[in-house]
Amino acid sequence: MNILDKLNKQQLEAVTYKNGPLLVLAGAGSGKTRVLTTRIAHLIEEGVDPDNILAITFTNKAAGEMKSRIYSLIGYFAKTMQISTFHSFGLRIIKENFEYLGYDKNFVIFDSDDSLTIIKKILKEKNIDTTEFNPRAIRAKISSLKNELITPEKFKRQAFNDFEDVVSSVYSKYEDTLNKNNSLDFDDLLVLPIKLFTAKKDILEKYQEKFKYILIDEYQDTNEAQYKLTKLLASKYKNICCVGDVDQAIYGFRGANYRNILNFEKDYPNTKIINLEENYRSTKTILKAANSVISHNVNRKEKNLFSNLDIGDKISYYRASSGLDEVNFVIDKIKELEHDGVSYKDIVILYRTNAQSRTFEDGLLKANIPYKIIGGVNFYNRLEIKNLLAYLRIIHNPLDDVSLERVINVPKRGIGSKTISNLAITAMEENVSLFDAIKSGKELQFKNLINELREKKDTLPLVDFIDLVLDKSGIKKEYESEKSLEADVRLENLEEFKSVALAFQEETGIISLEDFLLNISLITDNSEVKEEKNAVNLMTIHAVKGLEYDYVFLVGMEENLFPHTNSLMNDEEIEEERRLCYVAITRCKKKLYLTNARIRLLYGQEQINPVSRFISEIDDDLLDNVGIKVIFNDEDIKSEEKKVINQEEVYNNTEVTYKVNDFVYHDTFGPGKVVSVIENKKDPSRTLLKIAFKLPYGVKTLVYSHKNLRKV
DNA sequence: CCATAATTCTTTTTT
DNA sequence: AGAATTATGG
Repeated sequence: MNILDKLNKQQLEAVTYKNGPLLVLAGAGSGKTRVLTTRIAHLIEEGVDPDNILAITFTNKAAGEMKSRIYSLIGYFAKTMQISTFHSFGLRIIKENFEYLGYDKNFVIFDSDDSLTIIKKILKEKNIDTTEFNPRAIRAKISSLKNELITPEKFKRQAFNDFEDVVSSVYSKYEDTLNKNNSLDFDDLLVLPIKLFTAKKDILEKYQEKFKYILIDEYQDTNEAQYKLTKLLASKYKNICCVGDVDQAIYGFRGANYRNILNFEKDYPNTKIINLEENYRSTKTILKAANSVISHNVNRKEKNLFSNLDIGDKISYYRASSGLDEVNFVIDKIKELEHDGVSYKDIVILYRTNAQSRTFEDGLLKANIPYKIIGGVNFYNRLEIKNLLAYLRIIHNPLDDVSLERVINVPKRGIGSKTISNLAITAMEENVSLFDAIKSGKELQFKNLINELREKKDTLPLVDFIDLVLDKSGIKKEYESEKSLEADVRLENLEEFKSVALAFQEETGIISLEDFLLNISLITDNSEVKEEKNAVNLMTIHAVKGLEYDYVFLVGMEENLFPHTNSLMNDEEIEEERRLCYVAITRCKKKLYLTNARIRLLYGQEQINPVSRFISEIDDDLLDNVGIKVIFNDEDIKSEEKKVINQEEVYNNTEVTYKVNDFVYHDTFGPGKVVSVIENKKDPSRTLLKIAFKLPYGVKTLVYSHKNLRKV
């Protein structure tokens, strides 16, 4: 069977348009990944060497997905191809050219926690008050400067308030520190290749020759550095295919500029533009809801995304009385779905902030439902893992002061802050690393330990070496002797880390510490290492980008949470939140559930938030308000009554004498309670009420003026 | 130097 | 509420 058979007209065109700049504007669910993968397969069939193709995706997950799909199309060739994120691509360039960039080959990559540590230290040295100048804010600013390719020297000239002055001075010291430590941060993975390509034309040319065909996914989310890198590489052959959707631009906070996609034609004259507008993923109902939400954005181009699938189920909307109630609702529905034969892995719970995952995790755990959290508090961020990694790093890179300081007293060896500051003074005076400054005392024992381990690092397979480090350092013994539940968990995590190392070793055949360390710094969660298991997925909306699920629970649909408080002041940011909502809705194939809570515990305080504006932006007739459960008996009515205190939803149409939660009596159905009021603006006498009656009647929709109906 | 108590942040989204 | 940082006393 031909690989082109399954494509529609536009997809086919995008796949077969071989040379020159190509922009594919791909609406949600329009088969974007299929186009990219088939295009790559087709290029290879046409005789393009797989080594000449570069494909960039946004996440490791997406890269893996693409690889396996290409593999299923063309087999073997997929293995050698460069399909990666911008960051791992950048790392590859750096690895191949570290000597031109002034790094020693043992360089390591610092994560954002390490960056923060460095920044805090610099602030202390400079006697800058951290309550006035928040280290995190400084880190964020430095990161965005790097991504805008603004150097410390340049920023020094343009800083124009106190905060920026502080940032400016910290920034240059921060860069020096990274250099001294023979280390890079995440942003360097983009910045350094650009530096290299700009300074060394011959090296750039080499890569231009190598990557004659370039494909970039999620182009609307590229920032200045990524944009520049792309442009440098593509400028010679201009065989560049970018795919994106302005309505799905959700990384503005990270400096992404969706205008990159709008400016594509200007950057590359004679661009071919192809629109993909048929959605193959979602039911008509879901797509309608998504379209109606996104249409509220002012700053946007009208687009006609359509679906030929069924209308499907209505969207369930549940307004819970509390955060716990919300969790229980979701869990009940998951149980129902499972009972109906749905597998857990086809279900996802999406939230705006990572902090929301906890209550759902607790609930799922209690309900004995398997789940996995994608992203969030990262496996590699756990204390024991960070300490082990710091050991590995200092063994690998003697210049890494940050890691040394982290573990020189782990486990406790009686080396305190006084010793370390003395060491720092010596290091400064002699202009050497902390490691080299060690000459005596207990710290010398530590130095000897590291030296001893360093000698062995290339003589043992990775996993055995890690075992040796755990053993000799005393980390293992410490946890073992503690005999607490917490210590046991930590030991388990260390075992898990070893299995990650083993998997890496088996998959790549690589056993060197160096490659392992570099690789691991780009992995942001370990779920991709773990085997596929049938479990409910939990993640933020940002993390779900590019994925799809049959059943989607979008929770916490409240003002202040989603849209998030911090975005309310600014129209641009509200629009980004709305695009985020659009992304969330369009992940869903079959049935969407929206939930929120009247009262929720947030930051240790009870908070009452209004319903998210995004709910009201969805046509009412697409929503099935399952807000109030059918009332079975008088007990239930009383408990509902309690719930209703704090109820703020009053339909203030004076023509209508009923509002939600009014108790009513119907001559045939008996006592009931108003669940929702469906106003008819043109003809108020046709206003409808949804009323929950006792079983066996259930929820009925009635005209409010019906003679059999009265208020109690 | 270190264990514990007290106090002060922190909360958007991520490679 | 929980984590992280700082103060206190042994």
